[in-house]
Amino acid sequence: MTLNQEAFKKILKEQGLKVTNQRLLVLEVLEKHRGEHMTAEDIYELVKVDYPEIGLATVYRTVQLLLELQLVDRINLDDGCVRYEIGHLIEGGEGKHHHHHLICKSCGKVWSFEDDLLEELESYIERKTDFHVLDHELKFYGQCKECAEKESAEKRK
Amino acid sequence: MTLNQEAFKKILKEQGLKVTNQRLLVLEVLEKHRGEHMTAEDIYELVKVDYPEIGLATVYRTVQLLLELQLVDRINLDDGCVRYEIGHLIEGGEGKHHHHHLICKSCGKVWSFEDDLLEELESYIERKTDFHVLDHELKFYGQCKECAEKESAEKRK
DNA sequence: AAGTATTTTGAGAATCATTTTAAAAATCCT
DNA sequence: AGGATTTTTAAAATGATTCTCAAAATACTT
Repeated sequence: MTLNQEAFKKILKEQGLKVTNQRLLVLEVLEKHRGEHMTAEDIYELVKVDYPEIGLATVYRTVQLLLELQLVDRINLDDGCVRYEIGHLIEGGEGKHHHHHLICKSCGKVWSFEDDLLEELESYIERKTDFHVLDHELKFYGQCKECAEKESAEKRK
Repeated sequence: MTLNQEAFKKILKEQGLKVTNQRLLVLEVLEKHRGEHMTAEDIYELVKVDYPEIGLATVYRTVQLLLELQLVDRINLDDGCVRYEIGHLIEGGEGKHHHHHLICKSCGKVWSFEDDLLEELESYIERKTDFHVLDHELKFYGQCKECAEKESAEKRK
């Protein structure tokens, strides 16, 4: 945790940005909730516990900043608000680590699927089109085990 | 065009829904702009040409209905508004026809890539996880030919 | 440590896509 | 055509996100 915090401070300084409590706390909350998909409001509520004077606008600004610094990923689950999660790269090390999202149509829960496996499709697209692919976002919609079981229990009645 | 309109009327009747000018016109506009990615506002402006009394709320409702009837696809380009395009299935025939989107990070234009090629990844996910995949959405972000050329011309200066 | 330029913040207002409301109009069944 | 039901319109409401601007914090300089 502290390691990352020091790294973050360094990054901020390198960019000529100021180190503030708000920025440190937003990153900390995101780190503590690694793997979750948090709205600005979610983050706001959690930061407020330790630092009640923070404003929601600051959370929006910070999360935007973290996105530009590529420390967080943004996902849109089409439920009306954008979500953020701490980047997978911050811990691991070297290159960008992609993952996909599995979204349950019944309960709305979200899982990550760590294998990427799109390199082949990307290079196929580069061969077939004039488009240079830099990044991708893949969402799978379906049904989780729990909901599938609930549904079949429902039917058996 | 008329063929589809008759089919659409039939679908509406089957669902106990009423056939209205507004519904027919929204579908017609989407059909005439096949392959484009239109916002509710875009559709509204085009329907208004022939039918100025239409309200924006009706366009939102109709597009929602068309989505439920699986006659249109929804895409979110993360530019603040949801977009719709006429479904690829309505013309072709049988099964659901997937396609991906190529989004230029420089100019924002969007292209469709018709090959799907995700069956393998889907079945891999089904094997590896407890999640039953029903659908997916894949967006590629990158740079189109035009923007790549502009950029290298820029650099040459 | 104080002074100062610059950035950041908080609170509230503003924005903008989308949804809701309620009364009026259109559809469709007989 | 008559009447039950659905749909529409226009305007108001909503809700996430962004903007504004004065006040506070940060970081650099001496």
